[in-house]
Amino acid sequence: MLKKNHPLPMYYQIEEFLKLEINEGAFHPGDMIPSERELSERFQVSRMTVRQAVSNMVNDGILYREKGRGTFVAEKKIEQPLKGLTSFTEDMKLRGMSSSSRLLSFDVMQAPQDIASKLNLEDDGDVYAVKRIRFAEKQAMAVETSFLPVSLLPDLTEEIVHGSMYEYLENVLDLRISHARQEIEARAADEKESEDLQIEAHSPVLHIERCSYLDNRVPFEVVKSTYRADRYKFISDIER
Amino acid sequence: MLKKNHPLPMYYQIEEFLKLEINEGAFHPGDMIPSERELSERFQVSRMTVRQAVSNMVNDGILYREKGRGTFVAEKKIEQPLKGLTSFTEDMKLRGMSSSSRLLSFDVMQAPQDIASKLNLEDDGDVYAVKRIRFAEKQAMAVETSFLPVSLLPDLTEEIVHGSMYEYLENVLDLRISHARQEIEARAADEKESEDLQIEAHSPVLHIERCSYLDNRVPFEVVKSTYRADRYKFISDIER
DNA sequence: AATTGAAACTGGTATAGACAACTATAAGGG
DNA sequence: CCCTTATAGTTGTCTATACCAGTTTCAATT
Repeated sequence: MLKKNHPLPMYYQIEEFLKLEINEGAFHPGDMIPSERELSERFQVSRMTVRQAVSNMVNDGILYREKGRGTFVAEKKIEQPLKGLTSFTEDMKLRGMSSSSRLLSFDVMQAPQDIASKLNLEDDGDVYAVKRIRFAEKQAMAVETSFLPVSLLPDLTEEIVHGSMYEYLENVLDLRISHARQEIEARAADEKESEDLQIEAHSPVLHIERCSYLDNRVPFEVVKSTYRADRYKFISDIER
Repeated sequence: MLKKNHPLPMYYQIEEFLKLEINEGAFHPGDMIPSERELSERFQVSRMTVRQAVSNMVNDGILYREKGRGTFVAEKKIEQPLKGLTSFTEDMKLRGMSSSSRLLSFDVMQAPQDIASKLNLEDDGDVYAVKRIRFAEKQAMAVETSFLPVSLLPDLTEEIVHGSMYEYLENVLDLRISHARQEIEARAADEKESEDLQIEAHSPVLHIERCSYLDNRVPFEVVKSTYRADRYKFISDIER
């Protein structure tokens, strides 16, 4: 069953074996799995090795331990709608709405102070500034401006921006977004926003500023979005 | 320095020692910390014990290992305000602000329709309704109403609510919150809210509704909060 | 001067055992 | 019947050691 010596670490094989058993329904959430001593005997490995396998699974949230009682299968994790959320398009898709957008402007400019500091740019750092209106079910939902450093994306074009920029990022440039930070606040719409969104002046709007980072922690994009408060609700799931 | 025998586990003391050194600037992000063998000699513990300490810190994202090279201090994590965020008090603490609150009302009532459905209550389900004004740096920041099912907390009192309810939950009732969902929207303040928060009528406010769940997926609490938009910004970190 | 190669490091995996702390259960005593 | 007490089972902590698999360094060789 489990192979000693070379191929993969024993603790890894034990992990895979246990995951398989759980997925096959041998254990249900809340069930106790065999004790560490029992497993170590069954697999003919030392208890510390079993512990390494179990510890990894505990860290992954698959199992949990209770001192003196045993080790148990955790409840299935709920999916996080936010996970991987990067674009308006994906957001609307998750909500079951059609989406489209209209490009208002596409410029290269010297980065404004706040943007430059968030993107870790020097004074001479140029950025693309892409301004769009976002529609959901053909109704204006948000107005959004993205700032991207020219140094990271020397060949960005309007066409790429109009298509799926994140696919371009991943597949062509092999860049991956690892995390992001969002700041969300309520505001009264200014004149420009109320015009773009066709809402009354000074209506409340939801303003979201997101800064996305690549795997190597390099900041990659700052997006400032303003959503109609009457049509949009931000949803966030928290684990733990 | 480190105490053998009883008090706290050795690996825990080693963790604390290393964290302290990092915070004191003995190591900067990217620096290599002493090798496991060196640490085990310095602390007079076995290498496996050092490994447990280091592994925990790696799992926490404080350190990272490179086989054959060493163990290094990770870039400062952007703190995740959301992780484990359950209460206004914790939120303000993370922001470095003092917080206090004034209890406006503490009632037991039949759950309103929307609350009952979110808490999975039958028609006859009673809930506590706890209404508070939340202050940060002595200034009104938010008005907040919590709804908790009486069935889960038969002995809730004003005192408990005024103290740390989450400690009571964890330590006395042994209940733990595993996840929550928040819905965030912008609104214009209604009269009651603008009075409580001492802001102009119809000023924009950030409205947050959070539903928290226990480990066993039982919904435990619905909180409706209204924050002053001029003082409060919601911050959210996304992984992956 | 450039290349090779051995040695001395690093973390990664694994063993076989020991005792502590905690929990559940069953046996015995009031 | 309830309460205490032993006992066996669990995870938690820790030791001392061994070998494997990468990386770096530096001296010897070419």
